[in-house]
Amino acid sequence: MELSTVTTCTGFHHNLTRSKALSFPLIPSVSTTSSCQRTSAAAAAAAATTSLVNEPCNDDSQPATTTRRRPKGGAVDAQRRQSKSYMSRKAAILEVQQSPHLDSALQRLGGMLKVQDLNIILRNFGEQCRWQDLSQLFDWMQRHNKISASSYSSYIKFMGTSLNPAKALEIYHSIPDESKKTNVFICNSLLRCLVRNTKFDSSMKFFHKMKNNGLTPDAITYSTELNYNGLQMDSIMYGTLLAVCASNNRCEEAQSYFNQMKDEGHSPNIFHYSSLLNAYSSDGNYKKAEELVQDMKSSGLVPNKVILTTLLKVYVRGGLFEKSRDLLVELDTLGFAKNEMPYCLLMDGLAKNGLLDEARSVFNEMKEKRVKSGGYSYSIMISSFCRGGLFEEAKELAEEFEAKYDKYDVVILNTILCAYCRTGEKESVMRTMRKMDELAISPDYNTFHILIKYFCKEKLYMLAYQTMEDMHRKGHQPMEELCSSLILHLGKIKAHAEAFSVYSMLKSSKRTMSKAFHEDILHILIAGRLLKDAYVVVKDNAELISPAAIKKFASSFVKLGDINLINDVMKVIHGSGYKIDQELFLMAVSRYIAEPEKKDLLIQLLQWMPGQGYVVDSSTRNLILKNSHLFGRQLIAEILSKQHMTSKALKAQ
DNA sequence: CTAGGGTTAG
Repeated sequence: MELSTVTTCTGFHHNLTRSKALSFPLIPSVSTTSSCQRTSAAAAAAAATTSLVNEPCNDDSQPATTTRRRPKGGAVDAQRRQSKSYMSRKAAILEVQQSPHLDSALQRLGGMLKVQDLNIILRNFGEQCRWQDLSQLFDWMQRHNKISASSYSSYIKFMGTSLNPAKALEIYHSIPDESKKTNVFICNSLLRCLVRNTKFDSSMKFFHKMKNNGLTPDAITYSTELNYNGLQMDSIMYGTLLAVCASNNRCEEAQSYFNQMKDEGHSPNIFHYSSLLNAYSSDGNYKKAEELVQDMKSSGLVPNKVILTTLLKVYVRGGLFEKSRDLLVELDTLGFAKNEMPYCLLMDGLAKNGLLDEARSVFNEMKEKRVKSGGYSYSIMISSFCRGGLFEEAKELAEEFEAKYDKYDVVILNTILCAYCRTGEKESVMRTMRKMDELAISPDYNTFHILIKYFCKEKLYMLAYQTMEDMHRKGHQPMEELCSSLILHLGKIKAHAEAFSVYSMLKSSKRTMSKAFHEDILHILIAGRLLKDAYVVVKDNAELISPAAIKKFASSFVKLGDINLINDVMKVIHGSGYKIDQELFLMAVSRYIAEPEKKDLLIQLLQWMPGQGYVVDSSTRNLILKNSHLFGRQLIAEILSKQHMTSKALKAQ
C-alpha cells in the first residue's frame, strides 16, 4: 500500500529532472542508480583523487638533495662547502632548541647562527607553545641586533596564538625601523593577532575560549592592501578592528578599541564612529548611540547617510519604531532614502516584532515613492509573510518579483522557493529549481531545508531522503527535527535502510541527538530485519534505550539474527544492566540445537552464564540434556552441574 | 585603504 508513495515519488522525481539535462546538483541522480551504487562511485572517485594527491608527496619524501638539483663541475665544491657550514649551523640550531639552558646555549652558539637560523628556532618554539623560551630568544635577538622583519612577524603572530595582544602591540610600537612598521607580513601578523583576540567573549577574555567566525581573511586582505599604500596605518587598522568587532556583536571590545585609539592620540573619524555605532545596534542601545552621535557632532563631524542609517538600525533593533519612523522621514528629507536600505531595516524590524501590517504599509509606501529596489525588500516581505502564515500573499509577491525583476541570488531564490512550497505550487517549485540550475546558483543549507520539508509535506519521502543525502554530501548538517520526522515516515513506508542512513547522517554530524532517537531507529531496524545495524545501535547507545526496546531487539536478534553474534548480543545487553530472562536463553539454546555445528557457541554461552548469575531453568536444561549427544554428553553434564551448584549457592544467599 | 541591509526556526 504505502509503497505506492515511493512510486509516485519516483515519477515526480522524473518529471523534475526530465525537463533539462541537469547539472542542478540538488536533484538526486535518476532512480536507476541506487544510493549504494552512488556511494561506491563516490568512494572510487575519492580514492582516485587521493592517489592523485598523494603521488607528488611520495616524490617529496625522497631525499631532496640527491634527486633534485645536481650541480655540475665546480659548483659541486661550492655546494659542499656551503653544506658543510649549513650542517654545522643545523647542528647548532638543534642544540639550542633542545638545550635546557637557553641562555647559556645562546651564549655559546648564538654567534655562529645567522638571523634566519634564529628565526627557525623562534618558529620552532612558537609551534611548540614554548612561550617562555620564545620571549627569551626574541629578547636575545633584539639585544644582539640579530633580527629581521620575519622575526617580528613570527613573534607577533605567536603573541596572537598565545593570547597576548598587548605584548604584540608593544613589540609593534617598539620597532625602530619605520619601513618595517609597514611591512606587510608584520602588519598581517599583528592584525591577525588582534582579530583573533577579539573573538573572545569579553567576560571570558582571560579564560581564552576561541570562537571561530571566519572574518580573518577579510581583515588580512584589507591589511595587505592598505600596507601597499602605506597610509595612516594606525587609524585604518583601528577602523578595521572596529568593523570586525561591530559585525561580531562585540560591543565592549569595540568600545575599548575606540577608547584605546583615543588614548593613543588618534582622533576618531566618521568611519570609526560609524563602526562603533553599528556595534551599539546589536543590543539596540539607543541611549549610548545618541550620546555617540552627539559626541561626534561636537567634534565637528556631520552625520552622513551611513551614520543616520546606522542610527536607524539602532532604533529598529531597540524596538523604538516611533523614533525609527521619524528618522526615516528625516533621511528622506535629506535625500538619504533614495534606495531601499533604510526601508528594509524598518520593514524587517517591524515584521520580526509581529507588526506585519505596518511592515506592509512601509513596503507600499516605498513602492509608491518609486524607491529603487534591488530585491532585498521583496526578500524581506516574502519571508515575513511566510513567517506570519500569509502564504497566499507571499506567493503573490514572489510572482510579482519574478515578473518585475531579473536579478537572482541564492537568498531571493530560497525565499520565493519557500513561498511556493508553502502554497504547494508544484509547478512553481520546479520552475524555481530549474532557474537555480540554469543560473548555476548552488543550493545552500536553506534550499535543502525548504525542499526536504516540502517533500515531506507532499509525502514524497524517498525524494526527501535523496535530497537529504545530497545535502549531507555537500557538507550541510540537517536539523534533528527534520531528520526525526523523515526517519519515522521512511519507517512507515518500509524504507528501513534509508531511515537508518538518515540516522547515520545525523550521527556523523556534530548536532545533538535526543535520547529517544536511538530507540526510534531501533524499532524501524527491527521491523526491517536489519538486525546487524540494530545491534550496532544497541551496542553504542544501550544506556539510552528502554528495557522494553532492548527486550524486543534481543528476542528478534536471537530468533532471526546472525547466529555467530548471539552470544555477543547477550553480553552487550547484560553489560548494559539488562537482566536476561529464561525465555531468551531458551530461544538461544534452540537456535544452537537447530545448528549443531555451532556447538562451541552453546558451550561458551553456558560457561559464561554462572559468572553473571544466570542459570538455565529446568525446561531449557531438559532440552539441552535431550540433545546432549550433539554437543558431547560429558562436557554438557559437567557444565550443567556447575550451573546447578551456582544455582544452589545463589538460593542459599 | 577603514563604516550601513535580506533568506531557516512546528
